[in-house]
Amino acid sequence: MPALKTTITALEIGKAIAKAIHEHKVLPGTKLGEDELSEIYGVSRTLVRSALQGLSHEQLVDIQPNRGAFVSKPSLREAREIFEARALLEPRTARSAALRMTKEAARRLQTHIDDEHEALAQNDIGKALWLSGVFHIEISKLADQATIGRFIESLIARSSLIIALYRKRDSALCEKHAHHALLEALSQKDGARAEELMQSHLVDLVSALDLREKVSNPTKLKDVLGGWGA
Amino acid sequence: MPALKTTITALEIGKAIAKAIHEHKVLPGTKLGEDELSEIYGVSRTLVRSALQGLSHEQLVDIQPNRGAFVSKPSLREAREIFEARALLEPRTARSAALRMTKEAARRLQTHIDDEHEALAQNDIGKALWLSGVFHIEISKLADQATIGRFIESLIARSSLIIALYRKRDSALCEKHAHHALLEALSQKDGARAEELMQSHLVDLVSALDLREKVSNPTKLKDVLGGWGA
DNA sequence: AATCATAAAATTGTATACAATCATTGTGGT
DNA sequence: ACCACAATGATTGTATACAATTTTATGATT
Repeated sequence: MPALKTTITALEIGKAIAKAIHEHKVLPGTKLGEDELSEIYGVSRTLVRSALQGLSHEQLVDIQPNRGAFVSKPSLREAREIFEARALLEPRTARSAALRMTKEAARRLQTHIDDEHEALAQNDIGKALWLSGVFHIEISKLADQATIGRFIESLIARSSLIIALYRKRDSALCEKHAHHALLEALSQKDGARAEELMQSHLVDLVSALDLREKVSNPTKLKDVLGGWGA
Repeated sequence: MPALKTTITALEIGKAIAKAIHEHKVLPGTKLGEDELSEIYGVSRTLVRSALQGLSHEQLVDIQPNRGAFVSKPSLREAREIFEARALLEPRTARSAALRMTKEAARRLQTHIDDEHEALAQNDIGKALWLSGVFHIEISKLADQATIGRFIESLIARSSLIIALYRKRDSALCEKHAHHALLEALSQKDGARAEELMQSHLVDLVSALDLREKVSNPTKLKDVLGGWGA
């Protein structure tokens, strides 16, 4: 049998938290208290702090001095920047991926799509969202460009924060067909088409978001909550 | 008078180390001992470790479990990837920068160029290399795309490692004119030309490197060093 | 002399202790 | 009722202590 793991590393803690964020189990703005986390993972605050600092570096959490770590809340401009960056990197990466496609990779991606559909069928939005991200990351891994792949990975993680904050209500997360079509193009090693599909897929993703400037920021809570008893 | 700083943060320690790496004051492979650094900066190992972990995240240092932190030695493939990534990101970023160019920015960039030339005149290669990197980073900052800017910043930092490892002997670091021409295109808000110039500038940079595969890896040192006394 | 085993020293990994800072609540004054 | 301010509690920041691991040194054996 596999050796029983007895220790947990800071990196693993970070991954666990990152996944929870990605799945919308913890929402932007949530405080990630050190004591709380060290309790959960059964380690001292030392490792927790290390993990949080790592996540902070990826801008998934925002560490405010003497105040603590909070799940990041990307601003509108950050949101736009992130999807612009994805638009710059991912289509080209999909093209490269197509050229290096293998039967085995196709099977792996198909599995991801199936899992994603199943998660959606079970209404497990969080899991579907995470799997959707993993699908994109797998493609970037295929492109055999670890450096850009890491960038993309970080952008996708932050994208889940953006979706949590700015998704238009009643907008589909992801058209069912998009990933399927992408996989098809990849399998046929049709780089140009994969690039195109990825580009339009990203456009679709953005169109499911509301990235317009907020009309006003109600400084007074009263304005919003006034007349509660009328 | 300016308040005297009495404390130093992990981030500042990291920046200081990063600059030393960028300037080739410490070369790839150098061990960065925790005690040594905590001595230097007058802090406990806690902060030093935090700084090193940050640098590790940027892949400037390589933390080997139970062995310590070493200045990274990017492999040939990493080296190629990094410059491919730069070729993908920087030209477009230069184009955006051109559109947002201001007189004030032009002056700042000119100062950088002057400083760089002065450093070269004084044969301070390290400083020139650092300034050259800062020049690229400044341009990316102008593009008003913080996300991509951070990527570029990280790529440039790693580029200095690559230059340390793979520079062809007697190759110029940077043609004197390249940055000047770039600045001119930017000042004229000529985005297309800036993009072109940046692209060819990066090609020139790569051509000053020897990124060919090493012919063989002599597993036995004896094979190479045998017969020394014959 | 070279090799291996063992012991000592040095270094990293983790937990804990203490200091500094922030948030909250409570108190008194206006 | 409202604001200022002080005390308290909770949380983060840093340093130190101890455990685990690696590296170096030592010495016996072939």
